[in-house]
Amino acid sequence: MEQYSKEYFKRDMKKSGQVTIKDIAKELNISCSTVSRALKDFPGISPSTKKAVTELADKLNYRPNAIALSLRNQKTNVIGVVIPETVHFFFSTVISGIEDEAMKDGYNVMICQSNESYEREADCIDALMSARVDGLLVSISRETEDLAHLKKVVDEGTPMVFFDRLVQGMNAPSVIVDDYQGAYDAVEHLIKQKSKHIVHLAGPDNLIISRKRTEGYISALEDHELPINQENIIECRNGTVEEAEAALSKLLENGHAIDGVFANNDMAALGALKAVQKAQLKCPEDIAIIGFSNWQFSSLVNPGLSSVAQPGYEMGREAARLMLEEINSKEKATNHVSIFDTDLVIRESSSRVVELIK
Amino acid sequence: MEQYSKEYFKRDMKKSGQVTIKDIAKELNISCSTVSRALKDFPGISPSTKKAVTELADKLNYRPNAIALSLRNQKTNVIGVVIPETVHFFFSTVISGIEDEAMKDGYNVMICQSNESYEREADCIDALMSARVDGLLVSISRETEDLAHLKKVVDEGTPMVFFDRLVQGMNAPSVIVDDYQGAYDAVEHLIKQKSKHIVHLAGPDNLIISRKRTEGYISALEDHELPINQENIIECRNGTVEEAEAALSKLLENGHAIDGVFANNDMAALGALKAVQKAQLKCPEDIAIIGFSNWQFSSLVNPGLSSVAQPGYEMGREAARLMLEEINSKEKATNHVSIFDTDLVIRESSSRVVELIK
DNA sequence: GTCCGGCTTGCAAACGATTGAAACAGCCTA
DNA sequence: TAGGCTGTTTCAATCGTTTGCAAGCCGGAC
Repeated sequence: MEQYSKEYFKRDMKKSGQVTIKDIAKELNISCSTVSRALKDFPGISPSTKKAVTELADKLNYRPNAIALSLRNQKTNVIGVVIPETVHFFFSTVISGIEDEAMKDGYNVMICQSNESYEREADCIDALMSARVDGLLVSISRETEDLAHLKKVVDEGTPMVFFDRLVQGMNAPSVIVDDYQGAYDAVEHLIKQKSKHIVHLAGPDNLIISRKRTEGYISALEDHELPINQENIIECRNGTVEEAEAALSKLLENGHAIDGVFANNDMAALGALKAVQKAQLKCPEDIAIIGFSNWQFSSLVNPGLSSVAQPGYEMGREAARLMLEEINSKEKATNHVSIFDTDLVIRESSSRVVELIK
Repeated sequence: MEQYSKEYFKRDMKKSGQVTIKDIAKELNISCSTVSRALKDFPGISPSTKKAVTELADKLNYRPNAIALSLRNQKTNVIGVVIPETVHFFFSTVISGIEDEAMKDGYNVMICQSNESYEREADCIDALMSARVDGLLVSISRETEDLAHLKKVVDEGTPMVFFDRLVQGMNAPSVIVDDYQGAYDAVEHLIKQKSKHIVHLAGPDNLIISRKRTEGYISALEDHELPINQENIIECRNGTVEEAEAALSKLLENGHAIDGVFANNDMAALGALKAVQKAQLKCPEDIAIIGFSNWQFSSLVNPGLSSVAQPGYEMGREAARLMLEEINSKEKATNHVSIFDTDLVIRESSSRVVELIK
């Protein structure tokens, strides 16, 4: 019977699978309940039985079946995460934060990407709800305007926490950065660098973060008594390099007087940089540029791109922490909002007055 | 009883949770078995019962409990993924590929990051195995040398597929790129650009991909009858900008004649670029540089960084596909290796002979 | 009137673990 | 010798779903 190799039997084991409480019980000629209680240090088990059980469990490498526990406890110990895209540097740092915090408490994380599509977002949430996750961490897609799919989940009693992209009217905690203040700081910085005609490459209008950043831009101009020109606010919906480059190029070709750019994200800022260079202008001398999010590449391009940094990792941890609180509390959902401060990271692209930072 | 708000009852629903087959059965005064069969279009159910059941199920928004199904079928429909870091552009594209392919077949994806640490990798695998995933997609950490933790999983009968980072002696399918050929192409390209003294910033030696790339580098030199100088091969274990910059700077300061750099990854290539600029040399005129992986930022820096692109998204899909095959087949694990071709992306950092690509 | 066959439906066990309640053994006391 | 107590163990139900087998009902045939 040589042809029955080791692998053959291994494959066969797949069916029987892991060791269960039943196996231990049978082996020791006792009942499942006794085994269960012995393993959990329940009172009323004789020391000898307890010893026999724990030793055999060790020997057989017994692991409780999480699925069976989930079914009994109506709790999967899994947190679902819905995120626009993992390729975004910011979001990938958030994921790390969520994962670290969740793992610490014995939770696993199930991640779905909406790819910034409303439909896909709804599908993701559906899939996660089918998997019976204990809670949902959500950053809505750029397209999402109707919140019915989220409301349904909350109404069913599943805890939900939002991060980065705030939503309104959703009785659920959120973790965000102070987008208004971040934008304000960025624009004020440009003004201090002697910029007077500052263009704002804005984000999609249905995201609250975009609107907040635009508000910060406007307030900073007002506070420094600079005129607000609606033509200087351009919506760059997709936040791509190309889109921003085209938008700014058009402005420059039309002879618009510009000496500063505040972009809603770093991709757009980079597009602006390309437009400036294409127009034979210099950054920061002619036009100073600052972005938002402090992507990985921002320190790597030339000139280094100034940006408003968001503490992604910490935000992820906080979001997970709030979620665990929601899960463990019997109270009704809070409306708590955790607001993180942004951090102005100044590099060459906006350094005109002080000497260049190396 | 005004104080019992809507929220109060919502919270209370959490306990009872979703609609079950039992609820439908009770409502219609029939047994669970009948409901189950009616919903699954089993033969032997009268049309009238079937209609009543499906209609009520629709009305109550019934969804089968995935946990209960998992327990019964000994199958969770979840695939575990262990990845070094999501912030790596390449890995985040792989994740997208895995997710798309898995979702199509009704699988969910559970992702854990090893953060390039052996210990954390073992923890991740432990957590995923506890969650009873149906299979494991793994890209080992930079630190991993001992494969015992992986062997144990395979021996227990859980399918495993490796991607990007090949391992040896592990009876499991893999999805990789042709690192040897990619490296060969890159170095040959440098040679055609008249580089004669090419430094190789190598990856950690315990990763097969690093060794393959080094082999490709050596073969290309040999085939073009250039001398192989061991001093020109420098291991950059961490693959960071700083590490590579320091390494190359040291070489340049020592008066080493260098006119080309082939880096094991784009971060290292960027470090090389910084070292070149710091030494007041020009890239590509004095030293041509090419990296590996074609990170997002590679097209964005100045000069644009040439690189060897890997089809991450496609690799992810293929890995998921192989995994689904493994899960669905009763055969013993195959040793199939899917090899993807790399794509040489030439940008300014290595364009000396032909005119610069815009 | 009885029996057979077909069409529906229900019972009960199973997946693995937990837990309140019941049962059992052994020992002491009245 | 019965009653009670303590210490240990088992029973049975539960979570939600599936499924082999048995059972019920009804009509037709003999």
